[in-house]
Amino acid sequence: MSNEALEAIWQAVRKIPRGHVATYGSVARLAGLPGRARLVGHALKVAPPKLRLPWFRVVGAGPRISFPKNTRQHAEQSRLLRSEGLAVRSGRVLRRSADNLDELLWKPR
DNA sequence: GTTGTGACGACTT
DNA sequence: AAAGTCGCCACAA
Repeated sequence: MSNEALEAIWQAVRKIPRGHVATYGSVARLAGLPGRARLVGHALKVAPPKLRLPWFRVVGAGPRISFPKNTRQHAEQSRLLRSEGLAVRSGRVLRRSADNLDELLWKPR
């Protein structure tokens, strides 16, 4: 895997606004790597902590938290998302109404 | 080279 | 709703 791909992904994650979330797939597309959602997961896993990436704003399609329930990371991600005002219930990031999804899910252009 | 395992996702049972 | 299946691919063994 090229280092550019990893950095493109880290850069994309850095752009997710507070109070919003993006899916692995959308981050991959934004990084110019369509269809490579799994690589995004890998990129976050190996990201230097020094970068301080808002990793918790990246969720699975759903939008759901990708960590298994009852894991430390799942709880941690829920906590961080809630700290930014998002509602999380049983691993799902809630939206208030149909049109609220656009506010919730960050849309790159 | 092959296999199994993922911080995935779209689709089909 | 929940569980499979398959496509995607990086990585370790």
